[in-house]
Amino acid sequence: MHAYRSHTCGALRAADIGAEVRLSGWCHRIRDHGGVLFIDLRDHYGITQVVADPDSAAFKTAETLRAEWVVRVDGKVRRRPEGTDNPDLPTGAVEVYVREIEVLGPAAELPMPVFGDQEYPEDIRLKYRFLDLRRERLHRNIIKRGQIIDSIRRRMKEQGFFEFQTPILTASSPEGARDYLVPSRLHPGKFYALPQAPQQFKQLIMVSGFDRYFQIAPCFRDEDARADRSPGEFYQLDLEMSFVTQDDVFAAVEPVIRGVFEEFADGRPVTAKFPRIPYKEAIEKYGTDKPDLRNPIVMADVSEIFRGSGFKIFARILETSAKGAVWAIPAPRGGSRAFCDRMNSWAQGEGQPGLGYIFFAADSGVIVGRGPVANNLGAQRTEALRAQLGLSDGDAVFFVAGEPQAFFKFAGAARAKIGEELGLIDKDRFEFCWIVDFPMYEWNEEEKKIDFSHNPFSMPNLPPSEFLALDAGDRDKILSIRAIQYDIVCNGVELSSGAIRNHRPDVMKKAFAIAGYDEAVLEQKFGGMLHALSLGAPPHGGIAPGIDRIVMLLCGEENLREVVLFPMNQRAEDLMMGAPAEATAKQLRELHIRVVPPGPG
RNA sequence: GGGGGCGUAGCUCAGUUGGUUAGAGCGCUAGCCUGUCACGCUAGAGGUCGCGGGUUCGAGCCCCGUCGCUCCCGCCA
Repeated sequence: MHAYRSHTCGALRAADIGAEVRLSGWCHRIRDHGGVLFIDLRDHYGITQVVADPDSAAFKTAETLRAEWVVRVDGKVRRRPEGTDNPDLPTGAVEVYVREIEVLGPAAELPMPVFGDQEYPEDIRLKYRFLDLRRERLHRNIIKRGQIIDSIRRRMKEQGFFEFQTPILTASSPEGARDYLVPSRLHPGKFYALPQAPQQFKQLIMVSGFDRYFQIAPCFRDEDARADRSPGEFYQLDLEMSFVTQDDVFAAVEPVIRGVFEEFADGRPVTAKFPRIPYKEAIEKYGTDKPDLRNPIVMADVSEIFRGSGFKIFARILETSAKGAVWAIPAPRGGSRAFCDRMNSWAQGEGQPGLGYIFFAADSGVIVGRGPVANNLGAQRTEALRAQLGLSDGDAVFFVAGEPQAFFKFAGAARAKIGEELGLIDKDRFEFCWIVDFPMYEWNEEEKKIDFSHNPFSMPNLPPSEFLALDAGDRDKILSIRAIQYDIVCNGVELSSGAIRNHRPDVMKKAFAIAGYDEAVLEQKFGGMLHALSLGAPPHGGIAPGIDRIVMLLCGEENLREVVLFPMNQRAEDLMMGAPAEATAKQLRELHIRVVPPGPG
């Protein structure tokens, strides 16, 4: 017989009754009835009930066992007595009557119980991650993560993608996030950087003629964490394709993402065909470029109803500001003064002056608007508003006014809050969309100049000849240029962003010139890339969905830590391994590094 | 860098208006219990109320500072 086990703790069934077996695992739960003693023995595969009584040679040992001790037990499989089956366990028809117990790994008193689903503080969970990972929820999440990654790999390969490994020790890239630096021993004063993403490598792979690249790629960014943004490191499904348009990328990626979600959604519906929403439309309808489409609320511009109206606050905004607008946020079934006032208080808590509203109620068969806004607006305009928004008895509508540039974020937050409060969001579905047509540039009011809006290396959506002919004075035209850039958004979570890359050095130089970058600067910062593009670069593009976020959504988790095996805390510390840690004097000498601690103040 | 929340037993939490010796559940220790599966029952151990200072006759509670954790903003092409 094997030294540790003949079966796993999830294996035994009625068919095994009578067999002599050997199991190893953790003492999940022990119930000592004096004369009879039960041990729920747990391993990766499941739980099996082990029984001892005073007739058993192992009884004395069994009485000394404690929670989470690792033991080997030998015994005989037998049917549980009539009426004591446990239908909640796959092994619940049988139990192992123990003959011998060997303690393989005793456990001291636990800082955090494994049994049950009690919540525990993050620092304790992280310091004792190996205990937390024994618990069902995390254990299941981590397994699911692996299965999801397997599925992604298989689907990518089926589409003709090939997996590459790109360097981890590489050069710092001046764009984007803060880099993690690694000092060089051989080159005093010089540093490697960990890649923020394999962006340049994957483009070079296309220039190298490989056509379809993918990688489950580690990415490193020294930026502050969020619940949906791991500190330090995370994984992307990084992919790139040659000779493609935006449609080709969508056609390649969408089935992979949809397929993976359908496979792991446990029956929850997944968007059949991802709608494409232009950036501008997303801002206007949802107040964000990562809309949660499970929320049915669609905002609308109702400026014309308020222009010149008796509701002076809004009328004045429209009068004095050319860009001024009033947006409406419909709130189906939100038509009570209590709810509207609550939202108004919430808005004030968010630092807003308030959240104007009208709520509609039936009065002798006629639906009328109520509240201060309605009173000042007048019955006719209120009715026009109600008709435009399709609202009815028991509904409400909220308003934000000013310059959209300034208020759209708050409007989006209000839309989300209202949807949440009114229970309009069906949590048990996955609503996807593509966000497309991102603006290439934006106006920097503070510095009075044109800036890149998102990714400077995306291809502008303009024929090259037309783009190259642009004059710096064509400000309005320049600001209207859209980049061939796109995001996948699911349930309000930005899953990935990608682009058709700018593969033409002349167009890239022009693009940077428009944003005020001297060609020498471009040469200095991105000379290598520019050079490669000048020696025969195919048109190419790609995208990089975040693996951790995909897993988080599919596991129904709100925090990435719940789907990462050994995560760091918010301050980018690994409490279990004790990272980051000071280096020894010898290490620092070899690296030509002297530590200068931050001074007081 | 900024803002909010939290910090009481190993863990989860309660703790009234500032008032006697700071409580409960889980866990731990000991005892009882032959069919439980969150087993049950009895007893016990376990506390610098994050830390420092202040107000007060008296502080877990009020005030100031500080530290830790967390969520958010900045940041993240």
